[in-house]
Amino acid sequence: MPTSTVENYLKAILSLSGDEKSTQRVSLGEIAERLSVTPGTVTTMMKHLDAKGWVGYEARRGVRLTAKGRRHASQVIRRHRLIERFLVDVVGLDWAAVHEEAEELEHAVSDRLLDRIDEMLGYPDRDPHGDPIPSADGAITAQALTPLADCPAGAFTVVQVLGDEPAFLEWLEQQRLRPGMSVRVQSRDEFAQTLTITAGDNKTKQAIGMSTASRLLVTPNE
Amino acid sequence: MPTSTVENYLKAILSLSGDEKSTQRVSLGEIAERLSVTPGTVTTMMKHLDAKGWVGYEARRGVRLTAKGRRHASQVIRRHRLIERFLVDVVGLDWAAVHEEAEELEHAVSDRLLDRIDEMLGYPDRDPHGDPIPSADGAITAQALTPLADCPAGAFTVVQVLGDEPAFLEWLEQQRLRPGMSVRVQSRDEFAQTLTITAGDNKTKQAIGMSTASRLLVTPNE
DNA sequence: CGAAACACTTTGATTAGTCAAGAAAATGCG
DNA sequence: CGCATTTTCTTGACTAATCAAAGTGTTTCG
Repeated sequence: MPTSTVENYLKAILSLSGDEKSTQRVSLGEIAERLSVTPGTVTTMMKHLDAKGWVGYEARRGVRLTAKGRRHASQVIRRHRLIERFLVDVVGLDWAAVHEEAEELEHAVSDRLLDRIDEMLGYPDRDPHGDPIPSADGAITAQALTPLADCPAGAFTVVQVLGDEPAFLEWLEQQRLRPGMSVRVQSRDEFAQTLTITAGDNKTKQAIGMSTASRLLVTPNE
Repeated sequence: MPTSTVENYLKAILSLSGDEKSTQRVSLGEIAERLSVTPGTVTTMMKHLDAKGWVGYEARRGVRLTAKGRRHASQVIRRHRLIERFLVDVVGLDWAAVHEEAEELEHAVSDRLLDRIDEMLGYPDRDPHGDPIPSADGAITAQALTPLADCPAGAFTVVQVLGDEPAFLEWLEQQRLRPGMSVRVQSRDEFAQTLTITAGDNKTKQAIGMSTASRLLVTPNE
């Protein structure tokens, strides 16, 4: 049984190696940055994870998850996302505040409880931010989405939001850009690097910057 | 912020010092026994808790909780019991299995989430085993209950059950002796040390031993 | 090429929690 | 009362996780 510290390292490595597919090497510096620990701490931990068979580590060349490590990391992410979904749908907490809570709970919930939660929720496939929930065996099946920033004029539905800073999420909520809401691209201005949109049932147009628009992943309506 | 290990020590000390009232001294041996650690470990920890102001420790004379320690221990018990109530009432887990789960979760749930849970449940004052839930300020208000073993013939309602071994709880469930169910004492046999009762809506009489009957706390009906 | 900059590793130390085993009180039995 | 048993305490050692600071290998670029 890995400790919750180890689980956090695995999770960080998975998300830094491009989430799904690739057995991409991850540099220790990135891990240190992500977890706010010193590089030396990461070196020590990577040797340990290597010895335990969670990752493959080559000095000064980074780490990559082993199959075992990847599987376990996916489980942790599954827990995290199901818990977020539960806290929003069942408990009624604010979706912007739920990330931190799940960060703790993901290490404390038993498999029995997790299965029950999954069942109560009707086996959802995305969390409240639209991130896909890995299946029990660790596989992630997610349809391809387009950043709003790359979309032509037309009607779309927000599926996923990148980032979990509460303030940003609150703002999205206010703008009616939560996952599940629809958004219409009125026009694009390549020079100003903005999009003009109407969101949800709003009539009033608003401009959003390309960098923000690239954090909203959508599918075309119909 | 105490660690979860410290919280477990505080909880153990509170429950060993006679739960409410008394500033009774607790011997380190009892604590070691309760937590399945060696006496030496407890000694070390008690010095630490004393230094932090959670308990008063006198060598070879045991410890007693300070006001601060007692308050904090009550909070932890509050968490534990509210979580149990939540897991049974909202999530639908089996009341016999819920203790262990809560044992982990009590250290991971934020105050915000706990308040929300309390609200969802309608501010309950007992957990699924009938143990009183301390209020947010740590006070425990519980009416006096009588062990079934001390009751004359008549009708009663089970309020609280002493013990948390799943097998015992399953058995109670089966016998319809869960908290909230009513039970009728038909007769007592002092020599055999048994009671003859009918439980819940059952018609058939059954005998239970005094020692078991003393683990069922009841109030008279009406 | 070689020196500086950067990224990573090593070393030595710290804190929290724990155990095993031996020492010292306290208790209890004859 | 006095020795044996039990209980409690002390000591030394270990694991997990971490940091600071010094050291080493790589890359880059003037």
